[in-house]
Amino acid sequence: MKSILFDFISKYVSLTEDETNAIVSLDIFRSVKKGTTLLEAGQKSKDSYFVIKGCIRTYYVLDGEEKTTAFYTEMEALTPPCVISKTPSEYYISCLEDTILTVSNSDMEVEINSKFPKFETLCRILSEELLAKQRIDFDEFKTSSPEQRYLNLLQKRPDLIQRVPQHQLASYLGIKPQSLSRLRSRILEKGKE
Amino acid sequence: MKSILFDFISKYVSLTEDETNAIVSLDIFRSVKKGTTLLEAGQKSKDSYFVIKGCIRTYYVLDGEEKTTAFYTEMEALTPPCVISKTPSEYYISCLEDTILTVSNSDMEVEINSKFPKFETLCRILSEELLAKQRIDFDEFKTSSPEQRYLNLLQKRPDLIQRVPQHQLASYLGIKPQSLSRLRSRILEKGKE
DNA sequence: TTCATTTCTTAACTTAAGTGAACGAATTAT
DNA sequence: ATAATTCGTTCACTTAAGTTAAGAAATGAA
Repeated sequence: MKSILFDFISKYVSLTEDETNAIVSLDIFRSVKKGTTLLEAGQKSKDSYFVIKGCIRTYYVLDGEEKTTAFYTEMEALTPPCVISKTPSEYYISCLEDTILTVSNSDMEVEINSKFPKFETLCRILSEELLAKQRIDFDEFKTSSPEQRYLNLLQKRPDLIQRVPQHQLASYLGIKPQSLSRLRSRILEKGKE
Repeated sequence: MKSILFDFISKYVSLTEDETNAIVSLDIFRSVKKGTTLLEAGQKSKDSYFVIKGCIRTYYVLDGEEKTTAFYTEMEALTPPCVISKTPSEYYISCLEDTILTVSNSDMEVEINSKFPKFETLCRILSEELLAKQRIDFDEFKTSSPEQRYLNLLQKRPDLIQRVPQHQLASYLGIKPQSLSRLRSRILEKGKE
């Protein structure tokens, strides 16, 4: 199980035994039940997450309505904006499934970064890469219609459509659940002809 | 003029004289005319930009249509995704105004990062911060209507509405120029009542 | 197992964005 | 200075998303 984390890291930098042990000794692995809330809106937090197995989602509550903006699954990392800005969180994080993840806090990171420069390099590369990926996702979102976004998701993350409830998928696509339902039957109709 | 860059950097890390000189000696300052294309779709590039004065925009050409996805103005940094992924660029970058900026390439960065660990720290902090900011922008975009997005922009970046052509603003907001025009007059009508 | 709640779909209606076209205004090129 | 584009607005029409409501299906709790 821990090997998933180290396989992931090894794609970016190669760690010495000392460095690997330093990370293991931090004792960051957690197992959380479906439905668990990891972060509440209004709370302050210093915790970052890396999903080993399972799925977590981030959502806002606006006008009493849940707006899901992201899902994180196997091998995906999340540092909530509130950790960076040091202000109370604007959103919630909760577990969609029973999930195994790592939880690391920013104090820990400062310490290990100063001890092991290679770890700082890892963090830099990771956030640069995530920034570029997210930029492309944002651009695709802006330049396409809800229907195109859905078809795109079907291509790129078919697993999400299986494991995530429709109404959460809908707000992830920037529309209402009814619209997603309609859009799906529209696509089906087209496929028949 | 160079002080703008160092004022910016000093918000994140404090540089020694040696470190400052190392950056100055890279000779990264450029002055570019309005209309200049900095990067073409299909091209490979290793260049990152930091805007000192002026404005640059990124845009795609899809079905023969320009889709503007971002503007970078004073004190904003841009590393195109193609620099990270090492693949040909999906988009164009061009200057909306006469612009002064820095151009640094990734080979340079690798070198200076290994010489001055503090510089790597700067890069890490910057990309973590940008990642968080962009996440919030993306979330706001997803959870709001075109009209809300426009009003939001009016609050947060009123300068853009002045300096950027309407049709470029429109695709930045994810809509057509005609819709932006209509939406604006709708808002004006509401304001009268 | 049953009851309650949540989720998904469908439908009718409203609202707003997309489309194609026209026209004046502004900008750019010659 | 003049001609040629490009840009912004308006309009009529089309298409799709938002809204409200109702009912069926699935899920979870007692």
